[in-house]
Amino acid sequence: MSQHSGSEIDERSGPKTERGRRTLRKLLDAAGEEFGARGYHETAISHITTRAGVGLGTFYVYFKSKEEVFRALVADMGVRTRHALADAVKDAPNRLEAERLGIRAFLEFARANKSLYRVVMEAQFVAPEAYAAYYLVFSDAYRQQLSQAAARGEISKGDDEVRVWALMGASTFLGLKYGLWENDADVDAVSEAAADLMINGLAPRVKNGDAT
Amino acid sequence: MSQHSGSEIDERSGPKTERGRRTLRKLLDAAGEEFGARGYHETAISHITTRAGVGLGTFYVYFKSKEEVFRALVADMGVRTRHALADAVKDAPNRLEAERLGIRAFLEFARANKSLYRVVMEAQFVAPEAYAAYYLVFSDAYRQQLSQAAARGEISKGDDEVRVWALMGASTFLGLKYGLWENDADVDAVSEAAADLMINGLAPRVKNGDAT
Amino acid sequence: MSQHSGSEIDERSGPKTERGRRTLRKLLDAAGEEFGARGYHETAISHITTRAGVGLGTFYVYFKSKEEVFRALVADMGVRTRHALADAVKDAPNRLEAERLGIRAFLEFARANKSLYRVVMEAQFVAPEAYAAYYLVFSDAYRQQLSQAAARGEISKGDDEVRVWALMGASTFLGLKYGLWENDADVDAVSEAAADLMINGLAPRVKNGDAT
Amino acid sequence: MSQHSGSEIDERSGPKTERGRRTLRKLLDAAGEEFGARGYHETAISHITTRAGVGLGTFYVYFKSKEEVFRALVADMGVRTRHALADAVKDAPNRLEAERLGIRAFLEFARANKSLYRVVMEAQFVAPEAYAAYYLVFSDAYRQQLSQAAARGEISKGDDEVRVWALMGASTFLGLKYGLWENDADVDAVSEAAADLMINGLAPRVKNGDAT
DNA sequence: AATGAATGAGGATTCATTCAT
DNA sequence: AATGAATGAATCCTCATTCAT
Repeated sequence: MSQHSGSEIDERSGPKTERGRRTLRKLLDAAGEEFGARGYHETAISHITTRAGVGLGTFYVYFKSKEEVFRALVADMGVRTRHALADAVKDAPNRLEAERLGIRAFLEFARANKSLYRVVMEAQFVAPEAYAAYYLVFSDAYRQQLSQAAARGEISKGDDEVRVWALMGASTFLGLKYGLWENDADVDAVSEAAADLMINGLAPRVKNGDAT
Repeated sequence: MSQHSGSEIDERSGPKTERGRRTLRKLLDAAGEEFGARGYHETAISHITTRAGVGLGTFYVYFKSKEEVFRALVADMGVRTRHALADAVKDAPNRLEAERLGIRAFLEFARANKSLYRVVMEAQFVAPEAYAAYYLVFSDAYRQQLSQAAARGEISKGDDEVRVWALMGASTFLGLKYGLWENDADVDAVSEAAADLMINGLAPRVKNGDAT
Repeated sequence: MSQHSGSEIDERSGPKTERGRRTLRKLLDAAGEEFGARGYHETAISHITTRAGVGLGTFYVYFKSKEEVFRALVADMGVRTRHALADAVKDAPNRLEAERLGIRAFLEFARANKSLYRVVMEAQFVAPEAYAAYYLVFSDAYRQQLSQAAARGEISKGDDEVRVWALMGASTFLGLKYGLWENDADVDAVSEAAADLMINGLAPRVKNGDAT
Repeated sequence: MSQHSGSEIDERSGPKTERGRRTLRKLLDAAGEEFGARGYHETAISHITTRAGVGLGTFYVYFKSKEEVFRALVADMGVRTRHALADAVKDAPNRLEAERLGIRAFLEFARANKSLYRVVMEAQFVAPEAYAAYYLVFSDAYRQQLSQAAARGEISKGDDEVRVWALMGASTFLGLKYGLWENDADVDAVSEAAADLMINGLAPRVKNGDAT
């Protein structure tokens, strides 16, 4: 099953014929799977074309270089991640609830897109700008949300830049551990626990004078 | 300045002469710097030996392969990171304070060991087992600390496995952003803000019935 | 002059274009000549590609490794040697005559295929299984011939396994000496003398009660 | 158990001290075993010194190069083979009997010196002159024997050069097959069968007008 | 649009040999 | 006499990319 429903890669200025569009999609999917499974450096163009079922030369009809597909994949994942999160959060009554929904959606997304998620992680070393872009767009939007929420009193005040990176790091590691590494983790429980930490912190809860 | 004070690499079965030990150290340092600066795949053995000021073949007197040095560096960083954190935290009166000190120490450590920190990050893709080992030892000890602190009532109760990974992720991302990427960040302020998030969470603080 | 008329290398699953087939042939010929002239270990891939007039990388389009060409060459020689001998012997009225024709054909073949003959010899050390295969197929067929001839009374009875190896050894050494080392030997005379030894042995001939 | 009783390597002009002589012997033995087991090209000097239990540099105290040991080994084997054969044959009443004893002694010798026998075989490709020397000395002596025997009427007349190479080839292959490759062969039976072939040839025996 | 062939720069690794101690 | 360290030439092999068809 293709991981690309909703993607936005090169659909404009792309291949003119239907056949061409099909080939492009096959290559993109194959690249995502190969990069995800073997990693960028262990993946040869021939792996991709073989998996896509096309000739070696065909790759260069659609991409200028190996890095280009990789970057395309990362960029695409950025878009899709944002969509997925925005979607998950859009009906949240307040920011805290949005956090709760967000972390859960993120874990599910990571698990549903293992290959591509790994690609994004590796981008840090293969295409740092693409990686930075991925997180910058993300962190900007995220920071705004926090600032507005803080202004509305939905969350405490704080250095939102720092908080955003801390929160993204937490989600990322949980995505890694419970999305990629451990296949049988209970996403519900994990996201609940994580949300609790992010919302309430580690400090003991004071309730009617008792610590819990 | 050598990044290896306190390291534990190959002190067993290693070189028999003083000269040999010196060469080993030079190679190790050079490898850390090159890998840190260029990344594993862009680093050629000749880069390392050139920087170390020894002949190409000399590398293979001390290491069986490129991957071997890399792994040695990661393992070494694991030891040193644990030392650094244990050290920073050892006088903390309670767990919350320990968290505060820990995050700060971690940021400082990351900044003081940029090269090797990057090596560790990349290990995720170059030597996954080494990377896993790095975090597993770490997370095990961390989880214990949290469990005991929770039992003592110093922190709230929760799924410590999840919390540990969330916290490590937060620290890691902050280490990346404020340790590696942004050289002029105010470590004090960042670690304070981060500690506040980790300790108190995002939820608005209730004080005398008012939200802040 | 190509040494490959009648060869059977890689005609299956091989190159798809005519150009490819031509390149393969060039490489195979060049490899035979280089290996024959310098020996396996002194021959670099670049020697082969240079002689073949193609780029270095082209070699690896057609062969997985240096050993692979080598083995291909040995296997090919096995086929061709059998063909040559079978051909030479097919009209012999009886086994003794076949031996006579065989040893002569073998010497001629060795001389006409110096390079590849040397390759086969060296296979003993470079690719023992290929070498063993070469002789095993050979010795099996040969032993059958002897057994049947013995049954028909054309030759004496004896341990055919042993005789086959002794005869192959004799031929091989003669091939070495008079085929490879001494270019001006009289093949006719040599094969006559050899055949005489193989057929009649060293014992003095008894004719009318006189020893000769 | 050392394979070097009766050897003649460098015992003159060699090491002055007893310790030195012992080291030399250890290196020689180790070299023979390693070359025999792995082959010349797969054997590194370090393999030899490790097996000999001495330091790497020590090798070059006793030998100028890798090839030098190899050649020394081959030359030594030449001497020892001749001794062994001369010894086995010295009481033979006539040449035919000598052949019988010779082939048997050769097989036994090959089996008792597998490693070094293999070394000699490989010399063909590693040190052709040494190999040639081995066989030339051998073939010269052998040819003389045959000529004289023929003159005495003990064997038939023939081209002794050719016969010598044929006979050596036969012995060599039998040594290979029954000495090196097949460990459980019955040397008695093999040498009997081989001697019969060499003496009487393949032709059916005529006895009282009957063919056998 | 598709592709198989060709290429050579690049890089890891081996190892015989030298040398200072 | 003994040796551990140092070295770099030599080679195999990979693979992204180009190109002619």
